[in-house]
Amino acid sequence: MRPLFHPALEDIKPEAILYALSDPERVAIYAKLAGASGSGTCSALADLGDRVIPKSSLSNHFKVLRESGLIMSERQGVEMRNQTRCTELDERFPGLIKAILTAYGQLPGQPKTD
Amino acid sequence: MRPLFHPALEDIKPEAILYALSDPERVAIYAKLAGASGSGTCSALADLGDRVIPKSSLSNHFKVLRESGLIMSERQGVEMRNQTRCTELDERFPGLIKAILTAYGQLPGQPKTD
DNA sequence: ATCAATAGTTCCGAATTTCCGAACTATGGA
DNA sequence: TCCATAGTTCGGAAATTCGGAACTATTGAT
Repeated sequence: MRPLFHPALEDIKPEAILYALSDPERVAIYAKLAGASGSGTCSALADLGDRVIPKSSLSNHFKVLRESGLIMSERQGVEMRNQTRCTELDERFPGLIKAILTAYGQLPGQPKTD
Repeated sequence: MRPLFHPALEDIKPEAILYALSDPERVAIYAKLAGASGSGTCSALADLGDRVIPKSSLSNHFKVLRESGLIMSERQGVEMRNQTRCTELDERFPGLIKAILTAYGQLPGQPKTD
């Protein structure tokens, strides 16, 4: 297994962020992660309510999020810990992530973000 | 030629906005349009400095921008007038467009946005 | 009215990207 | 060592994107 790539803060490209978050499934995963207290493992985030994302697709979603700079992943034993890089990111792109999550939140059909 | 489709404000989807603006060429076009005083025709926006976008690609870019709700296009004689819907959009998704344009603007290699 | 020029759209095929099942890899127990 | 668990990689079918060539709409000239 190749080591996971994480871009340095200054290498993060806005187009990659926007692209990553232009997929509602990915946003849902990211939003859960952003609001999560603990875990943040892949499997814990696989269930979107209306659909369970296949393993390989999920893995790819995490890869896109990771390589765009949105999240940090690290192996912890047999599972993978994921956490957002939102503090860093907000430094680089002020207000961006918040505006995006707010935009999605305003949409009907997202009753709880628990 | 099919009539041009413009989504109603309430039908605009954040994923469409993010997708449309996840392409640097499209952002460049949009930013020019947002900063433009007059024209806003396709051909006037085709020249990005480093490359001249082919007609059909350009037409497609405008279609993506239009159908995502970012711009309004209307025929005026032989040409097409395009204008941003940024005021409306900011009402629906507060701060979003500004944060995105700011994020792109901070990138090196975009010396002038004239 | 017809013709030519201009501005942009549509069509369609090649190249690229996405999606996901199946096979594989890494780690931690029993 | 062998098994179970969590996730990654492979590979090919399906969907998307890109852009040249052909087409359409409008204006102006003859």
